[in-house]
Amino acid sequence: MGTVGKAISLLELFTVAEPELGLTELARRSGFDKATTRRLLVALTGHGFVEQDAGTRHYRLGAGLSRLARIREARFPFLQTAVPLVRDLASATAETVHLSEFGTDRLVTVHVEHPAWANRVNIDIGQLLPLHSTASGIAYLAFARDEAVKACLAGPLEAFTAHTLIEPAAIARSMAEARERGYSICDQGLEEGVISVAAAILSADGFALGTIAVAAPKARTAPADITQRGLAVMAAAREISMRLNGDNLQTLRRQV
Amino acid sequence: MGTVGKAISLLELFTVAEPELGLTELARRSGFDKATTRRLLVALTGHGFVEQDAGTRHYRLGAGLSRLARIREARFPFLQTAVPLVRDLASATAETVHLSEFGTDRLVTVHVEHPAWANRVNIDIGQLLPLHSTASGIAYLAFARDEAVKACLAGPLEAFTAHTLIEPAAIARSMAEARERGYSICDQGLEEGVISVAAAILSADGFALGTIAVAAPKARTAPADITQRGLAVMAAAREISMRLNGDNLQTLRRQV
DNA sequence: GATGTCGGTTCATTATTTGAACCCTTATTT
DNA sequence: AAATAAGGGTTCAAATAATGAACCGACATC
Repeated sequence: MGTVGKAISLLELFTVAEPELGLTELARRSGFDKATTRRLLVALTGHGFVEQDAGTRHYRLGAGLSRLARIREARFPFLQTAVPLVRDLASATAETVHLSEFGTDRLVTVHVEHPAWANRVNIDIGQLLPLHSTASGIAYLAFARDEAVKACLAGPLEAFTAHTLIEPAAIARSMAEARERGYSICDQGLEEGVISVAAAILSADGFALGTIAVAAPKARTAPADITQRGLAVMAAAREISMRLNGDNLQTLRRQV
Repeated sequence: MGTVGKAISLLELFTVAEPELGLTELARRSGFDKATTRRLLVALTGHGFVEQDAGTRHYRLGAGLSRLARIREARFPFLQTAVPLVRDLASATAETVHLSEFGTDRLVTVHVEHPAWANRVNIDIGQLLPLHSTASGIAYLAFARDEAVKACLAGPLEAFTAHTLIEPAAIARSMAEARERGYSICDQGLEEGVISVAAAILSADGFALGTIAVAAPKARTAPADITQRGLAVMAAAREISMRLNGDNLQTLRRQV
């Protein structure tokens, strides 16, 4: 791995659950030497990608990242556009609704609305979702470029639960159904007891750029609920796509 | 400069005005060799910090940045907290209101609300503000750590207009007035014809972490307007600080 | 069909990164 | 109160990765 990759993988050690980490901890988790880790942190700090707490000397992600993310947002107003619709969908369904954007090889959770239920599906901002074992992933693949689909199906497909589909053919079938239906369904593919529906958000070229999904405990989900949530998530995804692309969205229907 | 710094300075070439750049252009602006530029871009792309447009082959900032920025936001909910109050202030004053966060050695503009006027002060998200020649900068310095103040006054102080204060003593006086008054005033320090007021947003330790400011054309600004905007911006900053710190804000008054 | 531009690649040279060992400070333990 | 452990930070010869001039192919322009 190049130096740049190492620096970035340091940044990727920070999570919502652990937003501040010490030097030794970062070195341990990254597998880099302490001296290397520190040199990278100093470089990152110098550009505002990392900040150091004056008191604890621990490190955390810096304001420079917010700056760049905002510049990106100005070009791709994905969040601004989508968040209000995510909120609407959350109050309509009274379940967890999450919004994801594709990055590198997985979906990145960029916004979440949780319901008031104590028993709910909990998802963190920044959480990464595999493509083959989530409703969002299937919805994404259903409208992804061929290369992305191939890359996903060619890679090793982890079985997170007994229900996870790991045969390429089964996944392709799931994708085809999602395309036909307009939304994907994933029954406990990533975690036991969780059932989700999702729909793809399309960019102007007709390919998916992200997804919106409703995740709920299976215990309180009847078949009728799935249909209802599916139609709602599909409508929300369509509305977001429209707003992003100025209503001139090409509906894309590709063969498998 | 280390490789990491080079990679980051590539990212910093992207702006709201030019969110997509080609390889040759990036090489030219960064001053790096084309091969080097490309190697850095490939490394950045591999981690989602940069994306390449499939059609034009131009590069732009990637979703990985949004992910990390959101993780940071979860710890420091600066934007979420402040944006509603920025909006309120914008409609109350009918002038440009901008929110900044400190990063490295300058203030980073993280949110802006523009009024409907054709003649208005225009500020872009991501724009960097010098400390010594802006209302925001003075407001920040008035409540910054001594080291930050020293570092600022020690560095070279650029005179952007004939009105820019560049003597450390004059800047210190300006800071002291801002501390006393509760808000800073900057009369054409960065650009002719623009007058701004700003107030610092404080973190729990009593030091500034960012600022909120109102910027307006001097032509339609009477002395009474300055006072009115100043009081409004001060109230907004105080409210944001309170919300960020759970109402237990220590009011800090330091001597110069 | 000659010329310029742009994205991308190669490989010998060169400069940066690496990491074991070290120091310093701050708890915690004995 | 001394001993021990653990974390942050530093050093410098050895190892490794970055560099850039030259090059290729594709496309557009003249």
